[in-house]
Amino acid sequence: MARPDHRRLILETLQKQEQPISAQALFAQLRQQGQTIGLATVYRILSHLRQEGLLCCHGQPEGEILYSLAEHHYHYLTCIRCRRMIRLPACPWQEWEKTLKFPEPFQVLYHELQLFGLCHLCQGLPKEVGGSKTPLQ
Amino acid sequence: MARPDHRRLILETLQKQEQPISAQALFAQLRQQGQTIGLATVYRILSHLRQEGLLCCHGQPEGEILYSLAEHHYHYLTCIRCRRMIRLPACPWQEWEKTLKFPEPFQVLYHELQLFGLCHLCQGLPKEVGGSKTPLQ
DNA sequence: CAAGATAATGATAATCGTTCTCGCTCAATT
DNA sequence: AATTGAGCGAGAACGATTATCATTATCTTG
Repeated sequence: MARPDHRRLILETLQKQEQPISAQALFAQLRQQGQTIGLATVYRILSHLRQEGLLCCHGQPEGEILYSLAEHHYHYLTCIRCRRMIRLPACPWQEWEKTLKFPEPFQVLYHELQLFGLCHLCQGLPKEVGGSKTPLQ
Repeated sequence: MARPDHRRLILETLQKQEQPISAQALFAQLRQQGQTIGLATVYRILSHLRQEGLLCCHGQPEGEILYSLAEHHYHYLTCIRCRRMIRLPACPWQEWEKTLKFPEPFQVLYHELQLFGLCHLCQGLPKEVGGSKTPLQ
C-alpha cells in the first residue's frame, strides 16, 4: 500500500484554516476526513514544519498551542469571551521595529503579538451567558 | 498556628524576580525558602491575581506559562538558545495602537508581545553546544 | 528481482503543567 | 464551647505533548 504524503496533507489542511488550529483539532479533522494518520505523526510533522520556519505557533494562556502557516504571518485579535480570533489585515512589525531600541544587541528571528479583549458581538452581552467555555484569563 | 499570608508572600516573591517565572518554579522557590505552601495554593493565588489584573502571563511556545507583575508590564526579548529573557525598557503599545486599524470594532483589554531570536551571547556560538535544553521552536 | 538497511508510521505509554477533589485546620461569630 | 465558612495541602485527575517500540513501506545494493 502506497504511503500517503502526510506532510502535504497537513500543509493543505493548514492552508484551508481561517484561524490558527491546535494539533489535536488538526488530528481530529484529518481523521474525520477518513485519513488514517496517527496523532504522533501530526505532532512530528508540525515539529518539522516549525523548525523549517514554515509555521507560526500561538501559545494560548491556558497552555494549548495553535498553529498557522508562517507565509500568512498574521496577528489576531482574540476575544476572551467567545474565543474568536480575528485576523489583522497586516503585520505592523516592520514599521514598529524601527522605533524600538534594544537594551543589548539582539537578532530578532520572529515575533508574536496577541491582542486580547472583547469583540463587537460580545461587548454588549451580560456576563456568563450560555454554556460558553471558561473565559481566557 | 497562625496562617501565613500566602498572597503577600507570592506578590513579594514575584516582585523580586528579574524575569517572568513559571508557577512550578515559583512553588519550588517558596518551598526552598522553607515555606509550607501547596502547589494548588500557588495556582489558586496566581489565578486570583490574574483575574484582578495584577498579573501578566506569557504563554511560551511549548505551553508553559510564565508570570510577572502587571504593574511592570514589560515585554521581553527571548533568546531561543539560552532562554534568557531580556526586558525591553518600555512598552511601545501606546504609540503603536494609534497606527493600527481593526477589521471590526474591538475593545483591547491587554496585549502580549514576544520577540524571539538570538541574544548577543548566543549569536556567535556554533549550534548544539553543551547540554542546554531543547531550543525553542 | 531479492535482501538487507533505513526511515516513517500508528498505537500506546509516559511526561509535564495545570486543575479538581476532599478531608482538614484555622479564625470569626454566636 | 459550638458552629460556620473560608483557606489549605496532598494527591488524584485531566489534557496537551513527547517518547517508545514494533511494524511497514521505501530505498540501496548486489
